[in-house]
Amino acid sequence: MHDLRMVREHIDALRAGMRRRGVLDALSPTIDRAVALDKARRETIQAVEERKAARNAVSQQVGQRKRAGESADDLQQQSRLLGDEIARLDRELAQTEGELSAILLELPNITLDQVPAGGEDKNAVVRSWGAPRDGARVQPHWEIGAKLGIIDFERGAKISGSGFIVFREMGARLVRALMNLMLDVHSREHGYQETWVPVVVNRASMTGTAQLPKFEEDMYALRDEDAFLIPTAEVPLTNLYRDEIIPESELPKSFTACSPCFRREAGAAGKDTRGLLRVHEFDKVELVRYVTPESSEEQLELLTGHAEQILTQLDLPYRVVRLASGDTGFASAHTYDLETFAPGVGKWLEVSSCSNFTDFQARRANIRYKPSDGGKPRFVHTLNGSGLAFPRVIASILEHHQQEDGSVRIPAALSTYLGAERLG
RNA sequence: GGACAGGUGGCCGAGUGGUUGAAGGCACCGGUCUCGAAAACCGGCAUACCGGUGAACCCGGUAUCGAGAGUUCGAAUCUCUCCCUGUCCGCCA
Repeated sequence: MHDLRMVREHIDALRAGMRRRGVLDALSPTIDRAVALDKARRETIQAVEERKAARNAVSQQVGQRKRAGESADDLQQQSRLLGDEIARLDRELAQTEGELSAILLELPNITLDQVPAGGEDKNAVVRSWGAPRDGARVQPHWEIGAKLGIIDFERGAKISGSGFIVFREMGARLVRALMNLMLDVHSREHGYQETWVPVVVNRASMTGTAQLPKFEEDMYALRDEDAFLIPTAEVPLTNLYRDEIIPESELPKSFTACSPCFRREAGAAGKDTRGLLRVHEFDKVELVRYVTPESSEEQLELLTGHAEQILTQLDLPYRVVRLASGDTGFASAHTYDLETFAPGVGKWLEVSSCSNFTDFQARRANIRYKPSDGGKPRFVHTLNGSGLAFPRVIASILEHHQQEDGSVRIPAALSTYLGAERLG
């Protein structure tokens, strides 16, 4: 969410930001409307506060008269009339503010200068590690997974629906091993506080991290309560400090959690649906950091490095992609995607998305810090990234580490946790 | 799920219709005192929004005592709904 001052004083910067995302044409009337609403809001506030001041003064006189044992009927009548006007203006104000805040909640964050302008084709690989292998003789992960008896797509679909996966035997153990490896690395080596969070969250939390109101159709909602299944542990971890003020001495604050993630993928029907590439429920280890505004960009580099570390340990080739403005998520100001190569399907798979949200989420969720110099509380910057998402990592392991005989080599860092050096 | 009891400023805690934005205490900041510290004493100490020339300081106003709605000339104080916390009972992995 943007500061209302952005609308009032830096409207050109706001427009420029929307233009760089390629959404200005669609949002221009909305922005104009916001400017008008802001003006109307201030006028109404002045009108209503003027009357409230008058009523307060009259009421005080009523009190004085009554204590003196005098009648105050005339004053009471005057106050009643003011009250009617106040009620009318208050309703008007509530409507204006409601519409204005709805607009503010639907405007995406402005990307930072280092983010290339343009669409997906302007995404830029900033570095890479390892070499993608030739996939000519590599079976796709859904074939090898079925042969090894570790992934059961059919029964997942039967018990839940398409896009829900049952892992069996060593597949199930693999999930558990990945969870333990990632949580151990991030908590012990990278200093994140290990956390276990609810996967059901309320509307305020979903709004705080900006899944709502714009993306409600992508969320699984509960039927009997105004609550949702999380699409990522980012939601509970970032809302941990919603409506709180953190002492600067505690920053940066960092958290990691493993959780299931639920995504309806409403707009992605038929895209990458094969195998493990796009599923409705998956597990993921998430990283979240609360940092000072001055440090958020260097903190993004740090966090991205932490996620990369897992790919290195899994011995999977990867590349780091800086997303162009048009491809950057709604709430993010700067995003690196981590992609690992899956030779069986011949594609780079996004296994992590590391973002600097600047103060966009902090403003929505009202997360501030108290500066050590005694200054007024300021909004923190929030960051998060996957470290990593399991299904695509599993796909990549099954394909990239696949041997000629159809067995799969398990990299050393993982075999300790899995208790096996190969599958099959 | 049922029955009680509660939710007041950073914390504790007064306050049941009218100078209460809110007593008192703690914490914190500044000062006096001291070689220094502690103690004592003096003073200060909420936030947001609107306006006063779109900075700072300052001034005026409005709002905020879990949230929302209502009664009233006037609500922290009365009524209703909801949320949360505690205790006991029931149920349950």
